[in-house]
Amino acid sequence: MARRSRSASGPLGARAQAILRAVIEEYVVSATPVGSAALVERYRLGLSPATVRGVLADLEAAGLLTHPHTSAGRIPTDRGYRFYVESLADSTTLPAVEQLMIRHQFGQVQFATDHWFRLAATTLASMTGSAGLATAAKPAAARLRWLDLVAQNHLASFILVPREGTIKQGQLSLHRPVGQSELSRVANRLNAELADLTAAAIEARVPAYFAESARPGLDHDGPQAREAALVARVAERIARTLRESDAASIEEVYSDGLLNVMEAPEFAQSEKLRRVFSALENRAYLADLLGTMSGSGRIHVFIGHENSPAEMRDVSLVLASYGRPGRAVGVVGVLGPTRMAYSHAMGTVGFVSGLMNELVDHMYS
Amino acid sequence: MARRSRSASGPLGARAQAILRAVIEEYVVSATPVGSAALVERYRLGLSPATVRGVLADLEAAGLLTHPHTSAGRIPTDRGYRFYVESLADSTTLPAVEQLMIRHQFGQVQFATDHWFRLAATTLASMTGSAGLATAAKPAAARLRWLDLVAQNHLASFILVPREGTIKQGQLSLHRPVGQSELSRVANRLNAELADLTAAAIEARVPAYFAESARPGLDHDGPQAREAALVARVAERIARTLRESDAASIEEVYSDGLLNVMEAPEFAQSEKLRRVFSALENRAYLADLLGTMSGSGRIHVFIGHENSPAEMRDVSLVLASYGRPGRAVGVVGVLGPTRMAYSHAMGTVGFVSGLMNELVDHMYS
DNA sequence: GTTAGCACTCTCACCTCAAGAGTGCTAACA
DNA sequence: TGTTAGCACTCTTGAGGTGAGAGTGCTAAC
Repeated sequence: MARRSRSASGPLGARAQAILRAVIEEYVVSATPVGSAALVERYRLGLSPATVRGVLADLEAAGLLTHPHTSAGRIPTDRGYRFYVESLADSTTLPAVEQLMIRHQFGQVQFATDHWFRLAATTLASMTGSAGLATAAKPAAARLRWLDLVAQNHLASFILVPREGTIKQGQLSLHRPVGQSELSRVANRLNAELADLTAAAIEARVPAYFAESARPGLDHDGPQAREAALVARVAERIARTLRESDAASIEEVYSDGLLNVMEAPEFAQSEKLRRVFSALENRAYLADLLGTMSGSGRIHVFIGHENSPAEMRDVSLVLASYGRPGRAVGVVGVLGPTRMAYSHAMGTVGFVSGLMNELVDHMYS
Repeated sequence: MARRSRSASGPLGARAQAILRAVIEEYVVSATPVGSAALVERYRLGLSPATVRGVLADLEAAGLLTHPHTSAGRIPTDRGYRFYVESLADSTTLPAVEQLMIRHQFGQVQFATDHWFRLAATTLASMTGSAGLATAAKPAAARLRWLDLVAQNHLASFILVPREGTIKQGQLSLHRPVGQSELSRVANRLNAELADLTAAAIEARVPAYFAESARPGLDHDGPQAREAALVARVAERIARTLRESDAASIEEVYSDGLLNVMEAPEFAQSEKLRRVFSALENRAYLADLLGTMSGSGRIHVFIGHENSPAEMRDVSLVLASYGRPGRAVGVVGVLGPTRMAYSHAMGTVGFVSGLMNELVDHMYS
């Protein structure tokens, strides 16, 4: 038989909420189970330890707290944290001082766009003391901006600059030695004809290119036909590369401060963390999460067992997407033990995702 | 009084060397101090434990082995490992099977050059069970290949593709709104005039550009002068960006498998490793090492205390530089506990650095 | 020069035990 | 009726003690 709540007002009385909050905030800093005496001593509750004990028992019955063993204090459950995040956490706007600190850090690398993602991870890590995560903004459908081909005997190396997303560099094996002048002609032609086209649009044209190289009346071994065949092959490769970059759910996960999490007492020497790290390297997971996350701005918190992969059951994620849906989107966030300063983490993540929004606006304006 | 060596032949007899080798190879796999009995049992030495004990005592007197405590077996000292690496390690060419495995892994991403560095780190990690390290090839003096400018109201974003090294992306704040057509004119002109020039050569031309925008007889607020000023500013920025990329000692350190090292019993839950990791993030260290390392091909081994930074005294590095001196060079290697399978690590590092050489040859051919 | 034998040393795992922390319950109190 | 003091109880934690085991160094015999 569950003990009746001592509170008369609703499912969780104000006093119980205050005590839950005190337990969580105390546990977040102390990392040790918190007992009734410590609570009374440190948080002016105006109650005796015995009374607090009663409330703690209620909160435990409600599934918000738990007990490592009989004679230990209480620690929050994942549900307890969830309640805290939903109802008790302080305003999640970051204090102005910290906003300034972050803006300052970003100011240091003001114009080096390719470092922003890394910096986002680093900043989140240093501000929250947990691990910081960031993905580069993933474009919805990249369009070709510019193509460069460089001859290397039987190889051509290409650089493909899309209008959105990250630059691709690669090599193409040729069936015959090709000189730079021919390659430059090919690149010029394709730049002129394919500029601003998406992978799909380029794919649609590839058959025409192949047809050109095989059209009747052309000497199939002659220079014209061979160059036309080259054009077709390069176009095909561009399309494929763009397509891959569209498909690649997330190009890369930048992370920093994993060591911060390693140091948390709950993970000391445990190998739980190993699994977390390897799960993280699987970018598909973050990509999935990104898919489930609603429009940019909103902050999503995944606490402990709320994460579907078993490896992630011991950590919490505070994530926000950024970018423009339909153009390019990415994720920034924080990974830490479930014993996390959620309020501060949410504030920081929210602020950094705002900064990343500004960046994306600039990049794809 | 040091005990006289039992061997008559030279400073370290053949038998002592064989036993040292057995101790090291046993310790590398067992990670526990190895005693005389285990040695006799597992390595057909044709000697009794008592005799082996005598030799072990000699080796300890010579500073090649040590004793955690009286009743424990022997473990190699850093000097012991050094001797092993210099004199006892097997041929460092990698077995054909493993060569094939690595080639296969690289084949999977055959043409995505920007992934090679990461892949090198990953491969080294998985093949050696230690942490894999790789730096991108650092160009000696990058030359401009291509510049792209895109208008964004008061900002221009630029993409700078050097003939060597990595692509740079950034932004330039303008003093007035500039349209895309003007920016394209500027980019075309600079592409024509500055192609294949190094930072130094471009810097030399910048004053001329500025002079042009301020030349007498030109309306200083007119469109011509303003465009000339823009050309000058962009040229200056290109020079600076190229210069920075030349100066940046190492663009980035790719690493993988740090968790492998974390798992090594000698680092279980210790915070030594934390310091190692943070030292690694400081790219200057690897850059310094790169400076001290002789031409590509040769494999350099830094064992324990041979590393100058105190944090690195508990780990060993097996490194090789790759690339073409004067063109572009980088480092690949392995980091692990001093208790490392040096022979195998050296073989793997040597082979991977060879692969990276091939890559650089292709990229900068 | 090599080996068997043996005393010796040190670690490690295990046990016990007392101290301490914190609980839940009950009875008294406002 | 809610709050509090008191108290017995439980469980962890660290200190101290102990015996088994591993491995050495020495010595005397081969």
